[in-house]
Amino acid sequence: MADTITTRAKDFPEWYQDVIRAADLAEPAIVVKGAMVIKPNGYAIWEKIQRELDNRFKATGHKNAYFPMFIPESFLKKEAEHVEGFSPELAVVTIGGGKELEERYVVRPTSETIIGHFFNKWIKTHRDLPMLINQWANVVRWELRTRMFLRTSEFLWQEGHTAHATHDEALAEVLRMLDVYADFAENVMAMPVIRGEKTMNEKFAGALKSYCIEGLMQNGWALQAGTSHDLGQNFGKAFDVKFQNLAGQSEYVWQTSWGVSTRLIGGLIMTHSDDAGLVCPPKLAPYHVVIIPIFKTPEEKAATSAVGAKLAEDLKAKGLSVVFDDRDDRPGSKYFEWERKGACCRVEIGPKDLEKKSYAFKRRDVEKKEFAPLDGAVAHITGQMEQMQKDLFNKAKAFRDASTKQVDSWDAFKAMHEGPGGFASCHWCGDGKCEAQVKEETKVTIRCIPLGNPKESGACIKCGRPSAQRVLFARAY
RNA sequence: CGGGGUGUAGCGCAGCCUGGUUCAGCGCGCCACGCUUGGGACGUGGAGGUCGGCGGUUCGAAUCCGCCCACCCCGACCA
Repeated sequence: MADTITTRAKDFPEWYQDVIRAADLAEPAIVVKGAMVIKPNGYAIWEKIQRELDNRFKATGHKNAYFPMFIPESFLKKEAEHVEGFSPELAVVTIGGGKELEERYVVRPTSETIIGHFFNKWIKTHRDLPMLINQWANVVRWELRTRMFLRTSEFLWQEGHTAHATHDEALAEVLRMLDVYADFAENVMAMPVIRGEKTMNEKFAGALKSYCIEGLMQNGWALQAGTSHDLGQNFGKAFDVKFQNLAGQSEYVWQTSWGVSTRLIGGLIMTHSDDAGLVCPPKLAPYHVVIIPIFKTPEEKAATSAVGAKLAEDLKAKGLSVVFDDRDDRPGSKYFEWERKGACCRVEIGPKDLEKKSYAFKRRDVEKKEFAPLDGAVAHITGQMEQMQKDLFNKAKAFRDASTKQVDSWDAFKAMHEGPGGFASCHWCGDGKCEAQVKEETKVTIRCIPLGNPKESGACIKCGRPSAQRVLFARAY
């Protein structure tokens, strides 16, 4: 068959590529190395992600703004750790209008520095705080190795940037936005995530601390789905962002930044999809309902189409995305096509249904096809969409939970990651060298120290030294 | 950037070792018409390719040689 999809069991990365192609979500740009084209079906998902998140950002008091894509190279150099972290992956503009530039521009890999520059201008007193800004933008990081949605040289994201009068307040913001991400991931993407703190090795270059949400993909690898950073006063000092406090003294602001990207779409695919193609939770699906009339004669076509088109209108009125597919093709062929593309459910209306006043209903994530009365179809279908949203989350969570294991011996640790993968909850002494050694030997990294982690004494999985808590290890994208 | 793999029609591939009348082919998809339509129908006709690119060897290159490019996998780096 054309559009064949490799099975997950045979070759997971190949399957991932196949699903993207079969669902027509995106393709590698090729003419621009490491870049991708997000096609309409894929971009529709991104637009829904944007809408959902943007509503949540607005609800938490943030306002959107836009800063230049070109950043003076000197800005990057103002924060030592930041420049060190990003310099290998920068794209730099040296010529403009045919002339060598006086100062080179970097194409933004992230906007902490240029926003720091403007915060310096905008913030004068404690009355200007908190400053709560979000930007929807593209960023460029010159990656050596790319995978569609998960890592491309250019990608789309949002980056929140805030400034506060106290560290406590900034930290509260960091955790509040982490919660927004977690809520979005679980309730909209139906992707269960662990909230946690990054180790010093894994944190954002320039941050005091980084927090993250981590999901687990079907191949047992973790995916960092969102990050929220406590920047402390690092950028405040680098860009001299000061405010006058109540006592009349000048203080550096405390800043945060947080972001999610089009990588989420990769996470969505690897969380829910199956060997037949894309599976998408209703809250993000480009297509909710596909209605297919079944007929033999022109009279039957007219009759089933009339009922189908009417149902389509009724469902659209409920805010669902509906396709009425009366193309001249075999029904079975249509079924497979819409399954590949991740339509949440399918409705068939045939001559027998007209007699029985029924319709056939098939949910993308459920094996069995059922027949239901046409009366109340709208309520039934909208109800099923809500149920599907919950079922996908529960299924993913069951997988995640079953793939999360407490591991207390190095042999078991190695065996787990040579085998099925998953989250290994292990004791860790807290030494970054130990962490690096584990990574070198097994490619497994510490994904996070879960928030609210219970204290428990034990021995480090690698070196055996005393440990106060377990952390989550996994192979990661 | 190192190691491995792959580039031939939209997708999946054969042909390459042993250069030339099986060398521009196959399956699926696509277009037209007919017939069909409750899980990938069928028939007839048709469109579609600088064989990844450049250079070389040769009377002759998809095929041999060199260089380059892109994509995929594994590493280093990372949302």
